[in-house]
Amino acid sequence: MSPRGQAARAVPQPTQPPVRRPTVQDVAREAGVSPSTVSRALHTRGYASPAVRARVQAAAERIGYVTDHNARNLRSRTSTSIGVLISDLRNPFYADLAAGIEQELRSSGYQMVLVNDNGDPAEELHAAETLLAMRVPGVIVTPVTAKCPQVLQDNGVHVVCADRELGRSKSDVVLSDNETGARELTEHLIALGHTRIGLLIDETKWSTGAGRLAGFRAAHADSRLTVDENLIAYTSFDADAARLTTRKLLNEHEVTALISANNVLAQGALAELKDRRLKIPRQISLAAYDDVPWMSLVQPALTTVDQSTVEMGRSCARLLLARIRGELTPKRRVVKVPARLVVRGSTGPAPR
Amino acid sequence: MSPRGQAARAVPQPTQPPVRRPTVQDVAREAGVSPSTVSRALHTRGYASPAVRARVQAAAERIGYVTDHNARNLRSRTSTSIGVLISDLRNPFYADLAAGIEQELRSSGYQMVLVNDNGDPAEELHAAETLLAMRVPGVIVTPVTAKCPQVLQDNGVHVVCADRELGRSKSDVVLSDNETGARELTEHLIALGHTRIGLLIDETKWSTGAGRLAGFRAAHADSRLTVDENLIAYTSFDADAARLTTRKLLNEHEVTALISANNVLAQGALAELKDRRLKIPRQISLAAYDDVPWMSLVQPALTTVDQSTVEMGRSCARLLLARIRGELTPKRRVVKVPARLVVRGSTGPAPR
DNA sequence: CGGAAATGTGGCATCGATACCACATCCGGC
DNA sequence: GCCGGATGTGGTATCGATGCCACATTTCCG
Repeated sequence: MSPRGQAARAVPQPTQPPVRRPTVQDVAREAGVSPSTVSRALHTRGYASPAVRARVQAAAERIGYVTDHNARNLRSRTSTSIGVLISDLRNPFYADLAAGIEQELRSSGYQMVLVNDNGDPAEELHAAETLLAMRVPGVIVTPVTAKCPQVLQDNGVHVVCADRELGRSKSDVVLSDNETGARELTEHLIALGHTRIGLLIDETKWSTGAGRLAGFRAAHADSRLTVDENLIAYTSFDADAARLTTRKLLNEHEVTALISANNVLAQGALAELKDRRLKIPRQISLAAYDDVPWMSLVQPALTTVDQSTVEMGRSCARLLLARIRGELTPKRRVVKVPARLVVRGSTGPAPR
Repeated sequence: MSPRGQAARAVPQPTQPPVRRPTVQDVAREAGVSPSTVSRALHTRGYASPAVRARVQAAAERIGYVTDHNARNLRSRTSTSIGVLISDLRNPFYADLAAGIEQELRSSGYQMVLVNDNGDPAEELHAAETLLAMRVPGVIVTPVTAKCPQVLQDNGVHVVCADRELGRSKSDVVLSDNETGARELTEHLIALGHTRIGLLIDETKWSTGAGRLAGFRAAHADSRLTVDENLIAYTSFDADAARLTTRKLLNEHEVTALISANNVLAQGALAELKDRRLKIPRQISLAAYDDVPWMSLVQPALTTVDQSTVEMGRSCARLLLARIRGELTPKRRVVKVPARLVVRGSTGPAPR
């Protein structure tokens, strides 16, 4: 057992049937050229006459040659595997993000090494070390700790932070336009006559929560409404906790609308409203940031802000690859993915 | 552009700051031993005195040494990366499966290379080739084509098929106990007095659909009911199609209960029932195979069969690792993961 | 107390592809 | 007709860790 419950570092096992695979040498012999030429003809950009190139490719095909990435990576000191570190694959947000990333990587010939860090700093750091060991040229991470991007960058690995930013980092980052999204959502409710709007939120230290809160405030300010701080209900990132927090909020304060800051909290909020047999939206309106599929299946369907999560994932991958290819100036990039208000049945005019 | 829309095969890019990382040599110098000893002390099972081992580990720690997996893999002719080929990460079933696999792999010190093949045979095959290039010791796949497991095995890669089986394969396989699960679900409805039960299903060629259909039939047989073949509605793997098929089924036949064979079809079925303003379960009961989160959020919550998808993923990984470690007899393993009936509000007594 | 066995460590070749340089060949120009 | 320069190909060292064997040292037993 390793210390602190860390994952064991696996030692490669001797495989039983060592199946001999053809090498560059074999292709060279088959095509009647040298190994160097084979390498150039198949992969390296550059010098190989079309004739030779075709002959080599045919030969490779014929004998079933498959490049050995390990050898290639070792010699060329890089790799086409990209690390992706996310918090929870079972949350549709992260699943969509990963799906977008994978799609873009795959279509560019890269592979995705996916690690679920469960939002645990130790796991995250451990994963970073593994990715260093793999000599990946880049990593996309929804960071838990600033140390993780830090360690990676210190070792020359390009990093793109996705969805959130911790303090001032030095890495590229792709974010949902949280402030605009939350502002539009809040404005939508205000336009419906709501003035006492509850906000269920789990954190405001990272750019994500902070942005959404800022948008919430900005919408109020625009309409010359003052935000009642008591209506901002802080909870933890957990549906059950969100439910209890919602209960407390409704018990103690009068609200005509409720916004939940993400899809997980929305589950808790909805559960509580249903439990109280509140008519949505007649008695109370409900809206959520981060549209996920179930939100359009419930009745009434939820008004949400769609983060275009898959597109966000694609952006992350595109940005990272551009960085790896050296196509970008050294300056750090901040990409904002627009968020889109989706009005459905769960929001309506304020009662009375 | 490459032919047939195939993904480009990326060529490693020259990274700009080549950051020199410490090697075994450096650790050896620091610890005052030979490189061989460092290797043994850090990784290889075996011979290194506790004193030396400690000294080497301290030295490695001090200078920030991280093993180069590429070098290690090349020399030892294997790797700790495992390929995972699934159809659609955005479907919670596959996401859960991947999450279970990743968890188990990570805790054993392996990495997951995840590829989304979109159920496309060409993508699947291309992915298999990439994994061969990476020299992965094993792959977990929800197969689209028998050729994919075939190619991998021919090249000495261990394969575990997850969730389904294509004809008679030679690989290990982990399945949900589809027949038992579907039978229990059907029995549940029959016990409630339903005799005209519709089944919405997309395929019966693979073990998955075939098993569920068999369970459906078995439950009828046990109760001496004959299955009305008209009530078995074949559709395609798509929510909208399922909705139309449901519409057609309800238009043409009298049913008092409806079972959908998976979570995607359930969306379509539910949408159609809601559209018709049918009271669930008073006028019609609805149940689904494959419990996913939204099914307990809708009202009434859906009665389902929970496949324990995460556990299924873990099983796949455990089985594959055992195979890789050579802990298993050559005989092919078939693991059935029990399915669990979850009764919720969407099923009730048959009307009249 | 001698020699055989056990124990632990170092040396060297090697995994497979590629970077880099040398050089053969062909070309045109003065 | 000779030489400088393209152009394309081959040769060789190398990436970094480990497998394997040799061998120094210690331990144990007759």
